Amino acid sequence: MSKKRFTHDECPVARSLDQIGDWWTLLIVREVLYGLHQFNEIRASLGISRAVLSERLKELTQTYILERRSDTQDKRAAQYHLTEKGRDLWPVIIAMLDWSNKHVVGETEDIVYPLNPDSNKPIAELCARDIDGNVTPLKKMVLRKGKTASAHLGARITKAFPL
Amino acid sequence: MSKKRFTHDECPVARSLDQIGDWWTLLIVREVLYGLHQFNEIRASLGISRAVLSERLKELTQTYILERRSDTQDKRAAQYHLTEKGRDLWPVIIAMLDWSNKHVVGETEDIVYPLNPDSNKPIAELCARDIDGNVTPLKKMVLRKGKTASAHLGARITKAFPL
DNA sequence: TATTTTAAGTCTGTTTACAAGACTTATTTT
DNA sequence: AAAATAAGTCTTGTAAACAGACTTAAAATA
Repeated sequence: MSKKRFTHDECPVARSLDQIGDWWTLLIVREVLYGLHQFNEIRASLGISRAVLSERLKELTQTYILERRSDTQDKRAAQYHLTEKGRDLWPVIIAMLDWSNKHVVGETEDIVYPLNPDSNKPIAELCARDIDGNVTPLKKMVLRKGKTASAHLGARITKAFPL
Repeated sequence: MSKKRFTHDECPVARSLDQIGDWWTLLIVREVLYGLHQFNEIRASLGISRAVLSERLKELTQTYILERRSDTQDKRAAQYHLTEKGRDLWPVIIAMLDWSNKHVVGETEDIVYPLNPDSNKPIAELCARDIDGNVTPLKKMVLRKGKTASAHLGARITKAFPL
């Protein structure tokens, strides 16, 4: 039996794990976000095996998170770049980083943390701006069920989650 | 060779993947967040194998994301509950959900989406409130290196990331 | 020009992880 | 007393991950 996949699951979290939930996948995206674009750069930075990196890059390309461009100067080389979908993973990475700094990384360690570039201040709390401009902590968000297209218009709400 | 782990990696994203990056792990946390607390409930809901669920629950308990309580009524049963660390994964799940609804789930599908419970409006954009109260989109956040403890005080900034 | 080096993979053999289902033990229900 | 149930463990087959050798085309070097 093969590994279970969630491609057709109703839950969007499961669906996203289907595309970014594999071991190494999100770290590869992070490396590209950090500015590494070549196979061997990413490989050396992560210490991942060639076969697995090759496979993950294929998957990430197929799901339109990365884009493979042949280098125009060096015809051997390839350049992996993020699509808009890939760049939109930045908030996910920031959310994980924030959680990690609060609960995983030790208090006295030297680490990496997100910073508001305008104010030069670190994050106090993750939140969401709703379509009316109200800002609410992410921790308070609840889930609803409805049509995607109309979700962003606030219509067709049918059922509340978790309760 | 065994699977590579990132327990002592410098990067907090890698460190968090070490605790929540395994296949099934985040979905188990989601199920508990949704209100399922018993082994067989979670198992039936996810369709995960007994052996893997058992192992994941052990790991999640060891990393203090879940807490295992023996049921006081039924002595056979166990109750898995989230710790504060576990509940703090809610923003991570919301961030993935938001990305998934924008880029993975089809436009006309019936899906689950986050809602501001006060205004009853869906999310327009994920952002962060910094320690001075400024609100900035997560997409604009940059990374810095420094001591964790002082990170939240905005001190000891040593190096910028990605550039 | 001939040789070596490099980029980006593929291939191979071994170890580990996952899936399905049988089996176990203690407790609860019938 | 017997059957069912909760929460696992154990077993077996398949799929995936690992390190490292090998491949191919292009680039750099002698």
